[in-house]
Amino acid sequence: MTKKPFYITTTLPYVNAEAHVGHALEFVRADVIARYKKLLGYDVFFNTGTDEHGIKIYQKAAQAHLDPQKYVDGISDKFREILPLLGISTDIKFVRTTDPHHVMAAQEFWKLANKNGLIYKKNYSIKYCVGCELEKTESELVDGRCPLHPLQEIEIINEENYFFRFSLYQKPLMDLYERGSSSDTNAESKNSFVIPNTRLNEIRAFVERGIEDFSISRLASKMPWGIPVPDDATQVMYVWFDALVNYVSTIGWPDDMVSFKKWWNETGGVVQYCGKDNLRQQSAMWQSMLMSVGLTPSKVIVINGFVTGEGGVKMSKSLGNTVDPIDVVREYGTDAFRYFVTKELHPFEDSPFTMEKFKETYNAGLANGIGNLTSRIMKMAADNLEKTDMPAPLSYEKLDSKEYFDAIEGFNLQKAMNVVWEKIAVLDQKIQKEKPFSLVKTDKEGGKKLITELVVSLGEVATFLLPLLPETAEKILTYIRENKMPESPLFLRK
RNA sequence: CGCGGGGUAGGGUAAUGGUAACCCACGAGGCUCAUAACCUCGGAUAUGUCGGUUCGACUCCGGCCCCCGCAACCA
Repeated sequence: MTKKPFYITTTLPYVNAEAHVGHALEFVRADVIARYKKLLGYDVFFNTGTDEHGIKIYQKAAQAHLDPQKYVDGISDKFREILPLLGISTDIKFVRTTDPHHVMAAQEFWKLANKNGLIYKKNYSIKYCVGCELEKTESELVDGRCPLHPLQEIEIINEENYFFRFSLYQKPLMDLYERGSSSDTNAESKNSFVIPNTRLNEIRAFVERGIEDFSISRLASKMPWGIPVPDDATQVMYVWFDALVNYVSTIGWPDDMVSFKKWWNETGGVVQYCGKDNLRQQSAMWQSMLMSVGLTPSKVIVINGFVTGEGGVKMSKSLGNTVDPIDVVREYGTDAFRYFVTKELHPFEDSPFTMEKFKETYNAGLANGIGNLTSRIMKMAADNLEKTDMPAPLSYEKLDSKEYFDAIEGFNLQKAMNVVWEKIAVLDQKIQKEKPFSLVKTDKEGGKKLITELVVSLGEVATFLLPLLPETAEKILTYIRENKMPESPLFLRK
């Protein structure tokens, strides 16, 4: 029997800076879904990588007196190294937009869109501030002037760029948002095209208002760090056009169509995680690009909120309220980070991440919650049961909780975590009420039966946690299998 | 009148017309299997504000105040 395929990807982080907690959050959440699908028997393609072209990187490399390729090699490696620290599945695919195969794919994508008449060249007037020596967008200007150099006139520079006929896609995009997900009829695709719904409304309103063609190239003489435009050495691709193509290049498009069809068509499309700042690019621009080369749209776009500092203020180095995910993992462990990201941060909205809050919930949920529960149950088991009495673990798909499965299918990992912690609370109550530790003294058999029930329930909790806190889940299942109490606490109180 | 989201105990959230709930923090008891853990009970001056609809409004409608995004070629 062949397994059903499933394809999920994170957004490729742009490597103009090192990994921050927002990236880590997205890796973890996508990983939970990837593991979940694997546990249900799917054949999973899980993609991430790094987005490495564009002006910002070109400038950053110049500042560091590095060749751009050297510079991106360094940062890309750092992103790759953070993945195991976060407990990300080791079979994840890591694509780089400087990979030769990706470069080729982006160029083929361009050629095809061009052949289909969706690309044209036109004069593009750039607003340029001589003071800053930079292009400015309309929204950056105040009263038509650069706020940093209000005495200088903004210059208008004309430059020939290639444009993509985004404007042709208003109707098709509206249809896509209306009918929800792509053509497949799986139960899971009852989700709307963009999750959560408020983001779907937002993008729908944006497209409905009217959309304009956007430029997809830059003059190579000004900014050479990009993929060359086919048959025009004077231009390189605008970084968005190149980067978005990774979602198809990573699964083999255009040269390995067997692989591509499996992961793109048989799956009903890709599940894409991204931050709310990517809503427009992923749920509108990218979808129109796909249509332009005759490919079916993505399956669903899941939008994360931002991680903020205390009180919802933006994290920034100057405010000193940033959190380095690597530091957190070093101090508290991988699953502690995964716990916080999935259970304490809001699944779709902005959410504050402070170390105070982290420690508080670590102690409450992990040390006092699952950690303590494991110790108390396994102590009773180790003292009163034989290894041969230990119950066999439940298989994941046999777990019984519609609420839990519905929550994960809807990408609401917080809700799924709450279901599990509810079960933990019930077990603590049960121990208190039925006192198996006293019962074994008066009624050995009755006590053993009760303890066995508790072990079964603990095993169930661990199984529920397999996609969410894989390391912890495996540890607990091992203790059960070997009928041992943890030699040291699962989560030490901090 | 640019568009959108939001304002609920100290903090974080839930509740789409019917007793305002949950987690953390806080207080008092209890238990002894467990990591000063766990269980029970409890207290909170909690629905931004003013008005409307309704038997009944966090929920629906309108005004006002405040916060946060977006306003396309920065990713």
